[in-house]
Amino acid sequence: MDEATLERIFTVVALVPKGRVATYGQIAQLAGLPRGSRLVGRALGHVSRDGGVPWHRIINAQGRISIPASSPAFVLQRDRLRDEGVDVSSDGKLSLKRYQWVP
DNA sequence: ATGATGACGTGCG
DNA sequence: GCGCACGCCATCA
Repeated sequence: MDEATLERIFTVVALVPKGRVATYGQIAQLAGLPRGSRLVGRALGHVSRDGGVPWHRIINAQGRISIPASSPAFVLQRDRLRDEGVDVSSDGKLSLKRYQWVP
């Protein structure tokens, strides 16, 4: 995994506006990685600590938080989204229909 | 080198 | 809407 790729990923993630969300596949695509949805997840997970990157706005294509609900990171992401006005169910599900970012 | 694994996606039943 | 099987791609044991 080269730096340039990670760089593009974070750059795209940073473009997602507050109160909106984007899917891993969406980020991958905008970053020029057609089938790199997993890479995006990996990139975010590896960095996890904030570098000013709003990783909490990234969810899977099922409109669901992709972190096991048992994880503390899950709660963090859910709460942060709620703070931005996104209605997230306790199990981490939300309406892409209403919140997905449209470039 | 090989098979298992995971912050994913799509198609089907 | 849910669970499952498969396809994808980089790591890791």
